[in-house]
Amino acid sequence: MKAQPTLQDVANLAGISTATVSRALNDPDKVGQAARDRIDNAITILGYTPNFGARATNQTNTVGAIIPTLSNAMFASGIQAFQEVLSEAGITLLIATSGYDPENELRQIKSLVSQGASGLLLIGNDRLDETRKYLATRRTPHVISWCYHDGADQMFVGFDNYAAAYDATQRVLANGHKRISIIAGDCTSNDRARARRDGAIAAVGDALDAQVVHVVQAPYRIDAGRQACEEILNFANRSTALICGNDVLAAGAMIAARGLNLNIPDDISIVGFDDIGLASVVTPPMTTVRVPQIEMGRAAAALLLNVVAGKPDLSGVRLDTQFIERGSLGPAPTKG
Amino acid sequence: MKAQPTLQDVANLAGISTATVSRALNDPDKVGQAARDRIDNAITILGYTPNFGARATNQTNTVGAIIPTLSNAMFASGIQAFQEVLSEAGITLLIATSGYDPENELRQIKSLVSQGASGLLLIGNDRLDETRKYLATRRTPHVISWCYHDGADQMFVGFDNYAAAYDATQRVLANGHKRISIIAGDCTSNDRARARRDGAIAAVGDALDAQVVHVVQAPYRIDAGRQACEEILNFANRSTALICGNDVLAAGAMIAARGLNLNIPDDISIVGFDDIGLASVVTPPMTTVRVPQIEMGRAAAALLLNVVAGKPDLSGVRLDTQFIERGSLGPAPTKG
DNA sequence: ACCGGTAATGTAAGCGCTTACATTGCACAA
DNA sequence: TTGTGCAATGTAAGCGCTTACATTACCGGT
Repeated sequence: MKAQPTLQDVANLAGISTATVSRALNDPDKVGQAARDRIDNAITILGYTPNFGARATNQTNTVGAIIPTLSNAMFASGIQAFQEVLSEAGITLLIATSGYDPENELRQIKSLVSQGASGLLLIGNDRLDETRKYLATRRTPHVISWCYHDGADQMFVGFDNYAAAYDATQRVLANGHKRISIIAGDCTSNDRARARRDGAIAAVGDALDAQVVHVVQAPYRIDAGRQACEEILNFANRSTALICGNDVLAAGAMIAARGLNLNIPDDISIVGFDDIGLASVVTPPMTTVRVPQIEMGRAAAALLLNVVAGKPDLSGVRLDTQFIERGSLGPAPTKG
Repeated sequence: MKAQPTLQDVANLAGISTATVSRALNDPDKVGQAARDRIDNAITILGYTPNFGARATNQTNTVGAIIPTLSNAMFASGIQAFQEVLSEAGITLLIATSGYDPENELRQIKSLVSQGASGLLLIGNDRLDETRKYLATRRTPHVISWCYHDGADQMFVGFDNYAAAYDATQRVLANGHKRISIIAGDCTSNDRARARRDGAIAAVGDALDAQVVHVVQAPYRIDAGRQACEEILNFANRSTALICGNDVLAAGAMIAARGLNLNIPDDISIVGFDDIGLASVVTPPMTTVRVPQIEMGRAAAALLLNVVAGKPDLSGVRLDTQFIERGSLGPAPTKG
C-alpha cells in the first residue's frame, strides 16, 4: 500500500519548493498565479490532503466533546448545535463517549487531547479528582454543560437540574397529588440524575401534606423505566404521580401503566424530563421539562471558542428550562 | 499561557533522554524500573499527554465517521456500537456530520483525514464524483453503511433498503389495502430514502389491484411528517395505508391522523421504518422495519479495522431487516 | 545604465515524537 | 581475571509540516 502523498510529493510534482506549496495552502495570496495553478493541479492528481498532525505550530483547529452516550436523544440536538457553530468557525469536532464511566471519561479525554483537541466539552460535574487535576495542570480549556453551578472555578453552560425538577414537582403537587414516586436515572457518577431526583424529593418534602412513596433508580432505557414502574405500581395505596428522571424512563413508565390498565392521567400522572421528540408523540402527550439543548450547544461552542482563542471568559451561561404541560399530567384522582 | 508539556520536558524533569521516555510510554518493558518511576512521576507532575500528531510513524489509531445528522435516533445506536468496538481495539473515533449535503460530506472527509483518520465510515452511497475520486486516489480505507449493493468495488456493511421497503409494502398489501400513499424522506442526495420509496412503489405496482395514491417527500422531522400526512389525507377517496420513510415521519403522520379524528389502524394504517425507540412507545405501537443498527455498527467496525490493518477484506456484509408488526397496521377498512 | 523596492520563491531550522544504531555497564561463565 | 552477552540508555536522523530569513528577478524612477 503506497503511503499517503506528502507536501514533498506535491512540491516535486509541481517542480516547486515545499515552502511555496505550504504557502499556497495556507495563504494563497503570497503565491504567484502560475505556481498556484501547478500546485492545485498536483494536489488533485495526487489526492493530497495536508496532515495537520505534522504542523509545526501547535494550533490544531480541533475541539473534543465527551458525552455519556450517543444512544438516546438526550444529547443529540445539543451536540449537533455545538458542532454547527464550531464548523462555521472552521474547527473540527471530535466526539467520544464515556458510557457514564468516569475512568473511561478520563481515558477519552486523554485520547482526544492526544489527538490534538485544544478544547473540550464535558457533560456534568461528576468526575475523578485525577481528571480535574489533569485538566488543571495542563490548563486544557473546557466547558461543562448540561448542568450549572455558581461561583465555581469551572465554566458552566447549562441549567439547574435541581431547580427544574423542584419546579416540575411543584406543578405536580399543585394538581393535588399527595403520593408521589420517583423513577430516577442511575445516579452513580451522574450529578444531573442526582440533582433531578433530589430536587423532586425536596419539593415533595417542602409540601406539608404530600409524601414520596418510592424512589427507584433505573438506567435510561425504556424497558428499565417500564420495569421500575411496574414495581412501584404493584403496591397497595398506589402513588398517583410519577416523576421520572428523563423522557425515556417516563415512556417506559407509560407503557407499564397501560399494561396495568391504568389510565393516564386519570389514574396516574407521569412526568418526564428533557422533552425529546418522543415526548410529544406518545399518547397522551407527555408532560416534561424542556431542556434548552440547542441554545446550550451553541452557547457552549461560543464560549469554548473564546477560551481556546485565549480570551478567558469565565462568566458561564445559565439557561432556563421550561415546564411543558401536556396530557400525561392531570389532577390527582379523587379517592376511589 | 504556558505551552503544553512535551516529551522533552518530561525527559528533562526526569533527568533522562527523550528516547527512554518515549520507550517508557510505548513499550514499558524495555525500560528499567528506576527510570520508569522517575518518568511516571514527571508525567503526573507536568500533566503530560503525548501529542499523537507529532509521531514519526504515520500510524494514527484513529478512524472517522461522517453521518448525516446526530439529531435523530436513526444512527445513534449504530454509531455507538461502532465506537465501542473501535474503543476496545484502542482506537479513537472522530465523528462529523454532513447534514445530508454531499459538498459538506467531502469537506468533512478531508477534515477528518487531515486530523489523522486512517479509515472512514460513510453512510449511504450517494456522493460526489469528486469524493469518490479523492477516496480512490488516496486509497483511504472506507466502509459504506446503512445500505447494500452487490458486486460493487465499494465495501458495504448494511441492508437492502429497497427490498426491505418492498417487503414491508407487501405486508401492507396482504392486509387488503388498495389505496396506498407514501411519505418518503427527502430523496435529494439520499439513496436510502430513494430506495425505500422506490421499493414501496414497486411493491404496489406489482400488485394487480392496488395503486399508489400520493407520494410526497418530507425531511425527517415529526412536524414535516405531520404536515405531509395532512396533505395526503385531505383528499376525497382517501388512502387507507401510509408507508413512511422512517419512524419519525410515521410518528408525525400518526399525530396528523389523530388530528383528523381518524382511528389507527381502523381508518388508516401507518408503517414506519428503522424501529427507533419511539416506535414501540406510541399508541398504537408502530409497525415498522427493524434495522440491525447494532450489528451493523459492530460489523462495520470489524471490517474497517481489518482493512486499516492492511487485510483488505472486500467481502462486505449484508444484514437482514425485520418487519415488526404492531398495532398501527390493520386490515383495510371495508368500504364505508 | 543604475538603483532601490517589492513580489515570488527557496533554504533550512525547528515542531514533538519515534527508532535504528551506538554506547554503557553489569552479571556471569570460564 | 578476562571476556561475553544482554539489558538499559543515549545519540541523532527523520516524519510532514511551517516559517524566519535569505535570495532572486523584475519593476519603475532617475
